[in-house]
This record gives sequence, C-alpha cells and structure tokens, in this order.
Amino acid sequence: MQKLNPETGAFIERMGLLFERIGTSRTFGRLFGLLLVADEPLSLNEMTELLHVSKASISTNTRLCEQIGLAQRVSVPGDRRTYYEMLPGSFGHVFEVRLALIHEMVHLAEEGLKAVETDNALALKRLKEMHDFYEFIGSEMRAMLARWRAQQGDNR
Amino acid sequence: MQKLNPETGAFIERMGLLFERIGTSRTFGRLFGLLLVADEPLSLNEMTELLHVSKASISTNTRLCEQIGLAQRVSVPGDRRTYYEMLPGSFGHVFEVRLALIHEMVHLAEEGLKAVETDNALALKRLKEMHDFYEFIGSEMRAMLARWRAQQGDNR
DNA sequence: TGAAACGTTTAGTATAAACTTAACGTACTG
DNA sequence: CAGTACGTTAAGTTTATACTAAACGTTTCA
Repeated sequence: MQKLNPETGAFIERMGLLFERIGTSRTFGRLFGLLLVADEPLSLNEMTELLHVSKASISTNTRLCEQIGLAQRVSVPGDRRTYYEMLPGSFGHVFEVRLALIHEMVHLAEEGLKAVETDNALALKRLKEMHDFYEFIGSEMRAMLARWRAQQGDNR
Repeated sequence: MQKLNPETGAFIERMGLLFERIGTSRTFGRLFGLLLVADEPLSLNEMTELLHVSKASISTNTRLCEQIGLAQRVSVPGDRRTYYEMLPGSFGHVFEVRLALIHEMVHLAEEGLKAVETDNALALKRLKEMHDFYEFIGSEMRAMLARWRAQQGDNR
C-alpha cells in the first residue's frame, strides 16, 4: 500500500469526520479508515506518509486502537518495525463502548430517583421513564450484539 | 423550584459529565438534568440561578432542547416570561440522533466498497462486515425503538 | 564503537468549542 | 414617554484537546 486512490482518500476523510461526531478525534477516525482499507499490515512510517500526520500522533492513535481491540500488532521476522492490522469484529467493540454508556444512564436514573423529593411526582415519573428506557434499550442491544456475533461465527 | 437539594445537584452534575461524553456540552447535559427533575416549568432566570450559568448560555441551550424535541415552551397568560418543560419521550429522541449516525455508517461503507481496488480482498471483506454490521444494528434498533414506543403508548 | 532506524515521550502550539459580558431590540407598565 | 423586564445576538475570552517538533532510549548493523 504505497499510495491511495482518490476515492479511497475521500472515504478516509469521511471516516475522520464521522468518527469525530461520535466523540473521537478526526485523526483517529482517519487511521481507523486507513486500517480498514489497507491491503496489508501497515508500519508507522507508511501510515505517517499516507495520512500526512506526524509520527507521534500515529504512535498514540495506533496504541489506542490496539487497546480498544480494533487493531493488532503484527511482527515480521528479521524486521524491527511494528505493523498494525485491523481485527475482525472491531465494529462490535466500538458498539460495546456505547453499551457501557447506556448502563451508566441506568445507574444515573437510579441516583436521580433517590435524590429527588418524594412528593415531586413529575420528576419521579420522568426518572422512571429514563430508567426503564435505558434498561430496555441496553438489554436489547446486548442481545442484538450477541445475535450478530453468533451469526458471524456461523459464517466462518 | 427555588432551590435544589444537594443530591439533586449532584445528579445534575453527573448528567452534565455523562452527556459531555456522548458529545454534547456539559451545560447542555446539566440543563437537561434540571428540566428532568423540575417540579414545574422553569423560566430562563430560574435556570440561570439554579445552574449558575449565564443567561446567554441558557438561552442558547434551551432553544437547542426545543429544536431537538426534548423540551417545550410553556406560556402563562399575563406573564411575559417563557417557561420550559421537559417532554415525555425525550429519551427516544436522544436515541434517534444515534440512529442517524448508524445509517451514515452504512452509506459510508457503501462508498468504501466502491472506492477500493477490486483486487483488495481484505478491504472488501472488512467493508462488507462494516456494512452488514451497521445495517443489522440499525434496523434492529429502529424496531426496538418502535416496540418501546408501542409499549409506552399502552401504558398511558 | 559509531551511526542509523524505530518507536515513545515530552514540551510547546494551534484550534475549536462553549462560556461570559455587554449591547441590543422589543414589548410591557407606571 | 421614560423606565424596566425579557430574551437574543455579537464580541471577546477561556479552556481543553489534539496536533507537531524535537529529544530520547533502545536496538541493529557496518
């Protein structure tokens, strides 16, 4: 992967913008996009050149990718560079981060129910709605993810 | 609602921090938290005092709440202030914003499939996974939300 | 042993987001 | 008609985030 065709470059930029909207940095999204379309594991220098981003930034973001479980390091005998490669199932990992937030919403709603005055019927009603909503959504989403993974396992 | 008890204040702060993590401003999250626990519609001045935030910021954020469909304006005859009140079903609205992002992911995956070289089997495989994943998750989530709403409707 | 390659870390910088202050327009009220 | 209340808008400031440049430590090789 010495060079990107223009369409692929555009795809990577859009990944950057979209990931920015879901709370990561633009560079992180671009990097994830690059790893997604790579035809082979990439070294830090390659990523630096393809994305026109500093070595330091790539180093930080690749390690972040690895920690989250989106990419893995690949080593080659007789080569001291470290290559990175996207892992299958990454999208599920991205999704799990959202699931964790949903569960925090459930807990927070419980805190709220304990916090408000007992005669504040409006607040109690709304907090109960919040609690029930996120509990419902959270458990459904977890089940959904499990179904996806089972289905993926079958397709191997 | 002249004053907040300390626990409710803590709840509001946690709402601020949690909403910050899902991409809004901290103040927006606090405001949403305040509207959630309010025992009556609140005026701009009340919100300013309860949250210790400037009038300008409250004005901006209440209008944002209204646009998204989280709150509604309430007017009182013989009173020229505007009051705001949280709407039931707000959590579903918050959720719909996420759904829109999922659909963008599907589109972006399609762009990617058109962009990469046809002999890049790895990229094609990953982009297909991305596409199928978000399509699956997106349609399931939409169905889930519809189920929630139907169930809520029954409980009225 | 000295030089080069590689990746990390640190220090400094740029930028975007969101706040406050203050000015403003409009509409009531005495 | 002057003064006040209310909400919006505009200008300026603050802050956090994420970048780059550069120094660094380690390893490899001539």
